[in-house]
Amino acid sequence: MKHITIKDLAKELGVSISTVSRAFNNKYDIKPETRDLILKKAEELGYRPNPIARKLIQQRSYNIGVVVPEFENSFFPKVLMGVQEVMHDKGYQVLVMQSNYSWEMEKKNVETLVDNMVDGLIVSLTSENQNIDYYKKLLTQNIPIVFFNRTVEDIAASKVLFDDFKWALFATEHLILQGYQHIVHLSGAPHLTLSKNRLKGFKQAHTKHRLEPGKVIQCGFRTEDGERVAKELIEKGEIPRAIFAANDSSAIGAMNVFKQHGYKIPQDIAIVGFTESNLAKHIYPTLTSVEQPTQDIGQTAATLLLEQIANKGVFVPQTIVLNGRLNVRESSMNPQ
Amino acid sequence: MKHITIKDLAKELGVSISTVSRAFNNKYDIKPETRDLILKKAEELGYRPNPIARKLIQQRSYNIGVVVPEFENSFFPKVLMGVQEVMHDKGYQVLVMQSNYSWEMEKKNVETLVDNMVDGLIVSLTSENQNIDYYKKLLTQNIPIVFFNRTVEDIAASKVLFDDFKWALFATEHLILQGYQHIVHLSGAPHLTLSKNRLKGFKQAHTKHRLEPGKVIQCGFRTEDGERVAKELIEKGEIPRAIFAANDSSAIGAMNVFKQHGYKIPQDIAIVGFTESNLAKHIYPTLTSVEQPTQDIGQTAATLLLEQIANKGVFVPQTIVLNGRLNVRESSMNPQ
DNA sequence: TTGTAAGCGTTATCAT
DNA sequence: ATGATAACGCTTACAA
Repeated sequence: MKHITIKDLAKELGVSISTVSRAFNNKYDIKPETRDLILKKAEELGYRPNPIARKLIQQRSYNIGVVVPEFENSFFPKVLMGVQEVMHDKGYQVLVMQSNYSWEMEKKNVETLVDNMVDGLIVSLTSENQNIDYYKKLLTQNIPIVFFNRTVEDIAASKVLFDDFKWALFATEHLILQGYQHIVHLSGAPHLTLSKNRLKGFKQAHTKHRLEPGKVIQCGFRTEDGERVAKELIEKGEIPRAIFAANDSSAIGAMNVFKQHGYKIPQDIAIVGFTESNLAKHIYPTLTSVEQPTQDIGQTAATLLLEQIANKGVFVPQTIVLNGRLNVRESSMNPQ
Repeated sequence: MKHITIKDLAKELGVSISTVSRAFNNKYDIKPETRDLILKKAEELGYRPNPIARKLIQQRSYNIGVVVPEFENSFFPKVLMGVQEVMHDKGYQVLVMQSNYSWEMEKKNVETLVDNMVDGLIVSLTSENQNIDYYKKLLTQNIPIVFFNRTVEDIAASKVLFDDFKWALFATEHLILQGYQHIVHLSGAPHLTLSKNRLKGFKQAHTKHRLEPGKVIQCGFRTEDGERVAKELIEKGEIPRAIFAANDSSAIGAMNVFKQHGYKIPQDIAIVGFTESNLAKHIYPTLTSVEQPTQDIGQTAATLLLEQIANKGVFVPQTIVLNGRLNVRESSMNPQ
């Protein structure tokens, strides 16, 4: 059973294929009655214009691509919801690809999407990504791209960011104000802006409160990373009084290991995470964490991308910084 | 900056486009030297064959589509990993769309994917889905489809399933053997096979142990559903001694509400969930739950789909049933 | 208002 | 071993 084409429909109705085409893109003059007739018959025969052929000639697809490092943390799925909400409203379909923290896969994903003529891309870089030149080349080819959250500084594209510096400062300050000293920061992937900014905020909180610089441990974003670091600390006997982790996953990883080794949270070790995960309010003890406006990030990125698509060629890269919230929970309450 | 095409490359080298085409699909006779020359020049100029044009003429894309209801629970992301693993190995790209529990969106997603000539589909139905006829039509059009987990009985397609009956039986039996009686089942969306089977398993456990039929409450799969049902039970004063929920989300929703109202888990109410979520081992108390072989489900579905694509047209629908595990944790330990 | 025909970037068929 | 040329299904000047 072959797909029914514009030709079949035209023949069936005794009109030309251009007339059928016009009926489906009613910007051209066409007699309303013929159009209705054509659309009705199309419905009847189950004809839908082949988007592949359409893309080939129009060089656009009304599809946009989203590339994320992973779906495991609830952060990306939620952003995605925001993107879809805006895009579906405007008649776009959203194709999603995950790069599983591999730069090669990220590149392949982007290539697939570009080759398939998506009208634009929304990208969050994988931690491993060091190859910005690739994206720069893409930009010179006038392919609309919006980056969010995981990006790098010196690229002239639109970005949707979170004020990581400010909220890391707040989070650290919260620990300091609770009376904790000797706070350790488990930092994220070092080449990402967000990691740097969270680290800066951590440091700034110490400066502001005239404390000695806090200890920083290169950690990573995954639960395993947090587990690894916690084990190392226990082996060395360097048990921190408080921890500010670059994200919830690593915070939870560390927390679990400490708990398994008999340390009480927050009595022995206070912990604060970052990027509210689904887990934060359900684990024991509940985890204090910075909450990002996930859905809003997605919506904003989508809106920015749509603008960029509309103004094809001429556009000024914008950086939009969104606000968050510190959710204080049990893991950082000083019981003293 | 226009995309570079096969023509540009052919002209540049003074050969015909057919020769270039052959160089990229080396099934035809072509002199090795010319092929190498062409590939080298292509690399140099950054030429990649346009997959859109290729799809148009070949009517296939080396893309496969995956449609899932959501990404919020960790179940689907994990299945996805399994799918990608197999597909990338075979040179396929995986396009993912989420239908956000809306049947309209699910249909639109499938249409987009089909129109874009994916070579096959892996689908998990949304709870709301009642429209099986649509998929039946798709199957008569010889579009390879594999369903997993959320499917319906009477459709002649390949399926990757979990023995929900058996594991629901085990889970309920576990509660019974712990000495609980008057167990309540929070059931899932009623038209899905998996809901029916979990319900059957629940009932069978009672029959087997010669107990009165347990109470069944129509609930749903979301945290909110569990919360709603728990509130209703509290209002009516009908506090169950034990709960077997159709999935972890609803179990956790119910558990949280009961906890907020001062009930102790498992002392007052024991709870068992289904479909191991990330949360199960991190919440307090830790949740007893049936674990599904998520990654394996994805791999199996992918393998089945590849077979079906290879044997285009002639194939026998297979149903593969995978095994799981009951992870017993605090929420169901009878302290007596 | 409608039809004719060129062309989007490939692959496939037929020559040469 | 390579080159012309006709498809694939559609949009869009240009003609009628």
